Amino acid sequence: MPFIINSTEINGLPVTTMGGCGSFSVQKTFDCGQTFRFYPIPQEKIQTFFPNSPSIYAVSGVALEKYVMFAENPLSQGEITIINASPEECLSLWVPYLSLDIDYDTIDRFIECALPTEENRAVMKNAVACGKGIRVLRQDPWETIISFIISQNNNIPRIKKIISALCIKFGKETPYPGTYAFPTAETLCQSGIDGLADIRTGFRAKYIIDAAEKISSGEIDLAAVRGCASFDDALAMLTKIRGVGPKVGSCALLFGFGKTEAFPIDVWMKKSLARHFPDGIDVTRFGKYAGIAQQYLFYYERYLGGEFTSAAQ
DNA sequence: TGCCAGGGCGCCG
DNA sequence: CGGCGCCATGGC
Repeated sequence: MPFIINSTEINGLPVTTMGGCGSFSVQKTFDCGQTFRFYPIPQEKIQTFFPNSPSIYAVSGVALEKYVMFAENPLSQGEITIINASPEECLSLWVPYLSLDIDYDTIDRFIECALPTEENRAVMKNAVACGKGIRVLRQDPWETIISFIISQNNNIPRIKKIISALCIKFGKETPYPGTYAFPTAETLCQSGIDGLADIRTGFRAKYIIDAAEKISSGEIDLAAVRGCASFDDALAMLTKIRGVGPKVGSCALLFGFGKTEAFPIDVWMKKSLARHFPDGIDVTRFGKYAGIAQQYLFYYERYLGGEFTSAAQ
């Protein structure tokens, strides 16, 4: 379990460093397509916080209605620095958000030996090694539903651009000026489909409004979805929303509802499964960790496909 | 220019 | 049920 190493103040912001984060990787966790609201911080800006540490990688963004930066130094494994967070907020908010309260080493070993053949296990061992440090975030359920509706038949840079525009236009400004929380269902409901026109969501606009209506009216109860013991029943509740099918629903359940048994299959995963498991794969063998195995395979496929050779957006 | 992007819907056999 | 064209938009 993570523990506080120290806390201070830099550039007028609270800065807290935590140890005991295991293999956690900021870079991989925020570049594996599960959240669209974080961006790498330019090196010049990082230098204003850490003038004597040239190798630090950091991202910034808004989650839980707070603007925050996560920084890691590759030379200090298991240690991260969170900017604009007190020690109390780190332990009560960001440790759960980052899933740092979960023992991933044990999960990884399980994933590596869950499949029936030696060839299958070799694939998973490589995928786990490649994606080591990824954590499945515990994001806001409503935000993941809208985010993955927007993601359909779309690419990651444009998804990020659309969600950013959505938050700037409709989200409440956080205490950190110029940054915005994800808009509420009620706000989007009120804006109507016309209000979304300049966000350029295209054919997805009607899906967003339908989700906002069904959720703000209580027709779909997100707490009930979360509390639902059956994964299939939870998915059935979400797919009542227009534009939410098996893939979008699975992503929301995995990234926003803590349903780690979800195994979303998109175009990357289809390529991955065809490449590594031509004879098929029984994902139920991963049990409640199927979603984490999926994240490793997804990241591995993008790695093999050369997605990471150019600088991240 | 045409193709593709963390898909889903409607329609068709 | 499985396959297929379509849906908006922008980057390459």
